[in-house]
Amino acid sequence: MTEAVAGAGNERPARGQLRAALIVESFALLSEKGMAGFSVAELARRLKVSTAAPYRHFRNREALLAVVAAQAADELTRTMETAASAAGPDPVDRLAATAGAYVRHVSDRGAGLDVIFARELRPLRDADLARAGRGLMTLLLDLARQAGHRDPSRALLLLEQLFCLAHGYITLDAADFLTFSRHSPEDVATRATDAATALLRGNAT
Amino acid sequence: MTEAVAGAGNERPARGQLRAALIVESFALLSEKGMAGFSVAELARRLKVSTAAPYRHFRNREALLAVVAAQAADELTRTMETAASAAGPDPVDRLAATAGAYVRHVSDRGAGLDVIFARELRPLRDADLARAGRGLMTLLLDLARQAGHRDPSRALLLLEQLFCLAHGYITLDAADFLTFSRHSPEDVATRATDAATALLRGNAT
DNA sequence: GTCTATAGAGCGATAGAC
DNA sequence: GTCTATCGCTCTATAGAC
Repeated sequence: MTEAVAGAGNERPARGQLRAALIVESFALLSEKGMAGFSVAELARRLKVSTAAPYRHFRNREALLAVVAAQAADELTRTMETAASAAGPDPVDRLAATAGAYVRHVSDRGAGLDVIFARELRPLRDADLARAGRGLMTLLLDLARQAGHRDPSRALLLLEQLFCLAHGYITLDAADFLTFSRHSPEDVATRATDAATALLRGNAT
Repeated sequence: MTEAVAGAGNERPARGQLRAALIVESFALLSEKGMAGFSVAELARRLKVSTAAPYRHFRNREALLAVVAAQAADELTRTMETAASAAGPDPVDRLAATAGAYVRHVSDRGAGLDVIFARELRPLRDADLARAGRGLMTLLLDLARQAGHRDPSRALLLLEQLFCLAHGYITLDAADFLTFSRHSPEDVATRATDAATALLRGNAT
């Protein structure tokens, strides 16, 4: 259904659909080039519109990225909720599954914590992005609490460990560091989940 | 002694010293802007030479970065050797200290595994960079072996976990994600070391 | 709402003077 | 070995036509 907006082969979007198409295609571009390599001009080229067209819908590059980041946070929250539910009743399994789901989701969609909490989007003080970011953190803190970390600052430290681990897998995979033993994106997610499980086990004792 | 080459306040380097000064200053620039934000023009500006001058010493941007990356790998190897020695006889402590030293070193120097094994430097097939990268991996595999992981492919997986964790701390710290509880760079290194210890503990059982 | 055209900036890299 | 000057490219963003 996203194809109805953006087109599988990047057909030019129907009139009035450019705003939505820009957001859809932004994820693909982020996934390929990362945040630093993201450009509005490239985005316009892919959608076969002029470089001026995007600026009818977003004040500037940052405003577009803020909308994308907010949507990324919402998506991520839903994906992790689902993964936690599917992982069964053990709260440690649920947390580990969340970390694995993070890796899978970000390697797929290209926008993770680095985009959602990006330094360069902070000055915007975008209300929707702030809301989405808080929603994500709330879910994570809740999962950590259920895993027995009732002290919030302890829970935060555990989450920090867990998501530094998961994010490291994404970053070093993108940098081709994991090429040694890498077979598929799914493979990386599996290894990240295993690592998360070990990390949680080590914190329990 | 590096100041003798680059100058504390970025004085223009003495004639014949530009090549060395370019390498020194590259670390500072990488540390501030990261690999994507690194530019030869900016480097020249900081050293108060023309934008053409660096190209007398390096064929292009990538050739310069390859030399920097090779030196970064050598430095990192030495730093980690030292940290492992200082950590005492327990091989698990030694590995954890290595991860912490990685975080400390990279947050200081700006060039970690992402630079050393960067995708964009791979096509160069630079012999010195390859040597330095192998040296780094050899040290790490050796430390993993001493920690009881005699199967090389098992050892590789453990190292992968450990350095994805450490690198995640660097990346998310750079993205300002750790701002919540962050006090100093040293603080981040300490937390990374704690996380590494937990991860190793979880792998032991 | 989209286009063409353009201003203005930064970068990589080269030519030729000194 | 360093300079000035310049080319060609990409990017962000705006003005004005349609």
